[in-house]
Formats: sequence, C-alpha cells, structure tokens
Amino acid sequence: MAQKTREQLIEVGLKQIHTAGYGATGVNEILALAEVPKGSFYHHFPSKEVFAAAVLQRYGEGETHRWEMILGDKNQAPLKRLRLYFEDLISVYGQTGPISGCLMGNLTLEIADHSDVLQPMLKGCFGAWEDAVAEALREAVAGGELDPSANPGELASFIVNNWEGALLRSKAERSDRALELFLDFTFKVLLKG
Amino acid sequence: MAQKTREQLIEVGLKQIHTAGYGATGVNEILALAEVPKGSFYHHFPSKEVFAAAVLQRYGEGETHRWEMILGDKNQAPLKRLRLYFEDLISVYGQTGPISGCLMGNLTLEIADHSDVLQPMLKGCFGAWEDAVAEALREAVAGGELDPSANPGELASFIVNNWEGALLRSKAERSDRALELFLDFTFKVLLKG
DNA sequence: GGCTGGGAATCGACCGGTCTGTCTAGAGGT
DNA sequence: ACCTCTAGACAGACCGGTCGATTCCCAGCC
Repeated sequence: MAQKTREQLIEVGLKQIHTAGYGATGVNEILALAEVPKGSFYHHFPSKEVFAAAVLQRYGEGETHRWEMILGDKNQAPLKRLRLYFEDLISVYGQTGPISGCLMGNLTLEIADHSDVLQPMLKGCFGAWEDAVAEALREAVAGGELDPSANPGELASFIVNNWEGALLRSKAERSDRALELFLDFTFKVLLKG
Repeated sequence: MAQKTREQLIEVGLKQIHTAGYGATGVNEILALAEVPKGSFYHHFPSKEVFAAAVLQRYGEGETHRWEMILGDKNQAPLKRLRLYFEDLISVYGQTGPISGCLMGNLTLEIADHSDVLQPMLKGCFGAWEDAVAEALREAVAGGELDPSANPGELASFIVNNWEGALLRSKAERSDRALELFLDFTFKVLLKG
C-alpha cells in the first residue's frame, strides 16, 4: 500500500511536470489528482525537489526501456534501428504526439542552473542516452554501414543534442517541421552511407 | 519619465527572467530591483505575460543588433563571419559567460505550449534569426565557399536548432563541451568547404 | 489463537509567506 | 482642470512545508 501511494504520486507527478513544467506544477495539484493527502507526500519525499528527482528517474527508466527495445533489435541494421528510434520519438514527443517535449530538456532549461540535486541527474541521463546512441553507431561502423573514420561518441553526442534543439524549435513553431528536418540531416548528411 | 520607468522595468525584467526563468521571477522582485511601485507596472503592462512579451522583444532587438554587427561585416568571408558569430555567442551565453542560456530557448520550453501571446513571438524571433544565418550561407554559396547544392534555408534552420540543443546540453553538463562540439561539427562537417 | 507494542503510513488542518492583480489617492506636467 | 503616471496598501488565492492525531500492519510474546 505504501509503495502504491508513492508510485501513484510519481506517476501523476511525471505527467503533470512533463506537460506543465516543474514550477507551474504545485504539490497540491498533484495531491488532488492522485487523491493523496499532503501528509503522505511529505512522508515519502522530503521536498518537492527530491520528488522531481524521483520523477526524473522514473522517466529515465521508461526511456531506457524504449531505446533498449528499439536500438537493441538485432533483426534490423544499426542505422535502420536508429532511424526507427527517432521516428518513434517524434510520434511520441512531437507536436502531433500525446505529450510534446522531453522532460529532460524541459527540466534542464528550467532548473539545472539552480538545482544541485537535479543537475547531476540530468547530466547522467543525457550521458546514458548518448552512450546508447553511440553504441548503435559503433555497430554501424562494425557492419560497414558507417565510415570507419567516424567518431561514434562525438557523433552520438551531436545527434542527441540536435534532437533536443529540434524538439525545442518544434515547440516554438508548434509544428514537427524541425523534427523532420533533424531526421533528414541526421541520416542524409551526418550518417550518410 | 514615463518611458524611463517602462525601460527600467524591461531592463531589470530581462535580466531576471533570463537568469531565473519566467515562472521563478515574481513581479514584486522586479519592482524591488527597479525601484518602481506596483501601480506603475500595471499602468504600463496589463499582465506579467504581456510584460514578458515586451522583454522578449527587447531581447530580440539586442540579438538582431549582434548578428547585424558580426554577420554584416563584409570585410570577412561569410563563413568566417558565421564562425565568429557563434564564437561570440559561446563567450556570452556559454557556461563560462556572464549569463548562460538563450532567453528564447528558455521561454520556449517553459511557456510556448501554454501562452498564445509568447508562442507566435518566439516563432517569429527564431524565424528572423534563421533568416540572418541563411543569408550568410547564401553569400557563402555565392562566394564559392559553400557547395552550390547546399540548401541555405534548411541548413540555417538545422544549425540554429542545433545551437539551441547544444546550449541546453551545456546547461545539463555545466560545461561548454557541447558548444565546442557544435562548432566543430557545424564548420567541419555541415559547412565544409 | 489472542494480545500488544511500535513503527510505518495516512490524513488534513494549519503556517508564514508569496503570488498576480486591483483600487484609490495624489503628484506633476501642460 | 485634465490626464498621465506614480504610489503602495490591499485582496484573495495559492505556495511549499509542518505538525500532531489517527489508523494500520505485523512481529513477538504468552
């Protein structure tokens, strides 16, 4: 029961913080949606900031699962997997998708500067994500899909950062244009066979 | 006198919203720093949101001035100008710089989804910026620095979005690494002679 | 089995403070 | 006299967080 309450709070909090932002989401709002009294919240989490860290961790776990599923599918060629992966991300986090925007990116711009709790977590999340992409690129090199002179680590970092930039721009424009452009340049220029 | 008060509010608001964010900056905080009473604020601006729009406009004017200065310097080759321009941006908005982060990017992730006042402005700001970069790329093509098959418009869009992504990542890492990587890939891969 | 002690978890009233925005009064220039 | 602008007290909602009371569960003992 205790765990269920905690899980319920994180689940509701993830949705709210992701869509409305950290600052714009009040603890009371989460409590009302989760139908949990305030005392329980502060029993499970010492502060809103630590709660956000738990929410971010859960988001990271979900995203790890996603890339493991798609990027780990050995039935597809590495670059094909990568393309499917980003196409999936667009359908989920693009303007036409159900949520729009990346929680990591949102939290980074909102509070990474000011929170010593969340900033290292964000850094770690981006690092793990970048590593997963780099691994796919390494496999692409090994399989002859990608020029051996390519630097998978730097390339992966650049691509991941570019994705965040495209997502940001797509919010400003309220259109997936920037995301499609990202896809085009990434696979036709940066990762061209 | 009236204009001076208004200007003072915008100036202080720009600094505060840029560094702390829109939600985290209170009207009272701005008033205290600007030494202006609340009545004056709501005389000049109907709401905090409209005030933020004025702040964004001022930021846009400042940035327009910056790129006109650097990208418009015909004494340098177009690509050289562009590189100087981004190097300047890194020194100003990078982690080692005085402010860190782009107001447009910050506002976009924080409220573009929820504000119909700011979202079109942000879209417009990004568009104007992208156009300035595209113009430099067009001049690079005309001058033979860049392959004529390049599409200056799309390339400029991609580069601008990538810049925002790199800036975001630099916040998560509290390091300029992503910005240097952006510079490298942009000029060695995307805009290679 | 029945009893009990005690920590875990729940619950919501309550706290001081802060939020954006309003209102009325008056200062100052023309 | 008029109108723009200054001035700040005030409103009412909401903020994150605290606190003490209560319920629940279950291990340990008889």
